[in-house]
Amino acid sequence: MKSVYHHGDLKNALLDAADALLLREGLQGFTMRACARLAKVSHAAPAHHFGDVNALLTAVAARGYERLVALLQEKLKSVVGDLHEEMYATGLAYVEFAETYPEHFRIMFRKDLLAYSVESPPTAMAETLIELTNVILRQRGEPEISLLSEVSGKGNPVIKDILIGWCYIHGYAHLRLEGQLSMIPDDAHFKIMRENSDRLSNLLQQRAV
Amino acid sequence: MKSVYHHGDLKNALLDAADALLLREGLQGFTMRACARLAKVSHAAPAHHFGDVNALLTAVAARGYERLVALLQEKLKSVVGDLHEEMYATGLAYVEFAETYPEHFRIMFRKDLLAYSVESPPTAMAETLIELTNVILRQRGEPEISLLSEVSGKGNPVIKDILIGWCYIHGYAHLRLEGQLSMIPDDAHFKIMRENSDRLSNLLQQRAV
DNA sequence: TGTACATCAGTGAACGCGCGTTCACTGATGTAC
DNA sequence: TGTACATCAGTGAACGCGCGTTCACTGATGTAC
Repeated sequence: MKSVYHHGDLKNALLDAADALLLREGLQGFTMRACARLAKVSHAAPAHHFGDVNALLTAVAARGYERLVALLQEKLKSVVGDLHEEMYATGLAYVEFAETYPEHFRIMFRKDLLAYSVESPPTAMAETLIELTNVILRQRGEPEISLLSEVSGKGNPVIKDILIGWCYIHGYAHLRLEGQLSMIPDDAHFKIMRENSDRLSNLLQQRAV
Repeated sequence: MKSVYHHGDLKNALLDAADALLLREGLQGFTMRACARLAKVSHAAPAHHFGDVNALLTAVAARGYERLVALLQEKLKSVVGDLHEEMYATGLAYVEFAETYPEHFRIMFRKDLLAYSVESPPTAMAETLIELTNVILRQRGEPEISLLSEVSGKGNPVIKDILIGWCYIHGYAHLRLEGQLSMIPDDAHFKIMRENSDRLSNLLQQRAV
């Protein structure tokens, strides 16, 4: 495993380097050459694995979605079926992810930067949203869904409920990440999250008209 | 006003050029030299007005906040005092701004990029939030506020209400801008915005416990 | 098991590019008297 | 009103930098026979 000419798993090593670089320097210093340096290969090596910097960034964003979804599912698994707790857990996971991987969070939601082949990361996100949707539907005794698209047309109005939860949580996490909620003292955030999450959960238990 | 050596108002001309450049090329192509080219001055001229590219970008973001707030106030003035309508108008203005100036919207909420002297743009934003807060407070017959900070500590719980509205709207606009809501058909958006805005307004009319 | 050869993965030098920055300059404007 | 001079705003050449990309190469791996 010592000095090898062929790295063995440069692709993953580059992704790890890209993660680290993004955490350390942000998007500004994110270049192919910097990633190569961090992975200790020559600057031309990454081209064998990623066509350009956007392809690398897209792969990094995809791993970001996987992490976010994994974190969500970890926090959800102990409270499954309880809408109030699922909502709160989702908020916590979202905020925690944004705090841990701020630059990943920013990039994941920048469609102009990313070159998804067939929009794969949104799919990862969608699976979690479907889970949450089904929690609501189960509580109401309505049939569950397996695709978000089933729900987005004129069919099922539960999409409106999902948007209330998701948009609130996403907006909260985003505004907090970008310092727009700095007038709120740190110790007040958990209380606010808990309380608003409960109020919204109450709202979502009633079917939209 | 023809061929002048001294431009007269290069500072504003640079800001206009920066706006146009941001709309046309996005942040990627946003450089001092590109702004100078667009303003038809030599590439070293902007240094007399803006120390570096971040200072210019910060000024552009500040103008973005002014535009957002102006749009908000324009849409609010005809529905003043009606919480449901103010909420809906705020959502519309937010979404419209994000659609019209997508790259401005992105930049305005990236604290890592901007070098605010004493956080001036958040102040502009705060004034609108204060207006909205007072609508809620008036409806409840409670005393109005003049600073968001009055409300963020343990004092007034109305901050929680404001966050429900703001985070929802912000999250909605952001997710929509970044293509995360593409499963929703375009013609469904207004209906969803109206309906959710009404549901949240109903919620906000009740004081948080 | 051995050998020959194709393919793959990484190297390192070279290139052209646009960037920010510096610098001596020049032309216009404002001010003092 | 005129003149002299300081200050200000913009010019254009030059610089060093790191970037992406290309290219001939080299060493390792996999495969056919």
